[in-house]
Amino acid sequence: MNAIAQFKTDITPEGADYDTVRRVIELITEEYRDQPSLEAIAARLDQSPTQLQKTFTRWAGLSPKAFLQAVTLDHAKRLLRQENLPLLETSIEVGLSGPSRLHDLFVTHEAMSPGEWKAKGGGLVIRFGFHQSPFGTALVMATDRGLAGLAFSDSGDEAACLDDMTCRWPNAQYVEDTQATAPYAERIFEPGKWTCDQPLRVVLIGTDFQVRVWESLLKIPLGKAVTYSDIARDIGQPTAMRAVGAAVGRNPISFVVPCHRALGKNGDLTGYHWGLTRKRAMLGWESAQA
DNA sequence: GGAATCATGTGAT
DNA sequence: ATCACATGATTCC
Repeated sequence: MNAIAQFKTDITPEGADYDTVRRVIELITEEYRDQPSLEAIAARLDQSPTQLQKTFTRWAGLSPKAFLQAVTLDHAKRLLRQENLPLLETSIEVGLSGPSRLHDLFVTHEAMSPGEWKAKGGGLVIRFGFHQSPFGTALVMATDRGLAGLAFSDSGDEAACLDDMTCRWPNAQYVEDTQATAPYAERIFEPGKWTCDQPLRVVLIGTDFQVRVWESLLKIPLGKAVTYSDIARDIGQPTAMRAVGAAVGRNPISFVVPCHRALGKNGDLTGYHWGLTRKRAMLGWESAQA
């Protein structure tokens, strides 16, 4: 359980930014009806408005006000309505069998063989490292075949976060190697590097059903969203929306596999393994990239 | 409207 | 077998 619980926390030199942003988003979420002003927010956090403005903009690339707008419920609903789900049919033609180019990150993915999955990661060497990201400290995990895991934690939570991930493949061997994972982290959170000349390689480690769900998620384009039942329909089991929810929740490579783009039927933001606030943050951040 | 309730598929125990 | 789920639709107040 905590074979690795005693790792050092010196990997996060300046991780306070997301904590600030997180509190801002929480506050906005609770009171977005009132459209709180920048001054009001800053006062609540004991910060000067200008300082807060600066931090926020550097983080998200857009002002707190614009972000407030993006985070509002209406925005999520608009994402759903925008295009009346042509994404199912169109994306299937891209060809899902074998490694395929999907998603805005130009991910090529391959699933593990059933045998490898059964071994629960046995005989697999997984390197991991912590890096700063727009959404707090990111835990990046990779095998020699590609990116295998991506998780998030608030500062101080890193041990639990690592624990959460290692439990998924209990028999794998884990090596801390920040040098090896750094290129992945850099690539993922820098939209300018989302090009097709050097696709991001990911390894989907999960059951057959889970992999199908994750592949379906990969087809959701940037700035769009689908419901859980859309996904269920897409994988040919229209009544399995609940099972889909469970599978989405176990997606090991959050953000790269855009699980944050799965919404409730009516546009509500429903649960997220790493926290609803982070889900909101990701949707807002993406709307700023477009 | 909102709470309670059921139908529902997978995976873990 | 049984239970917990990042759901969704229906049925009651």
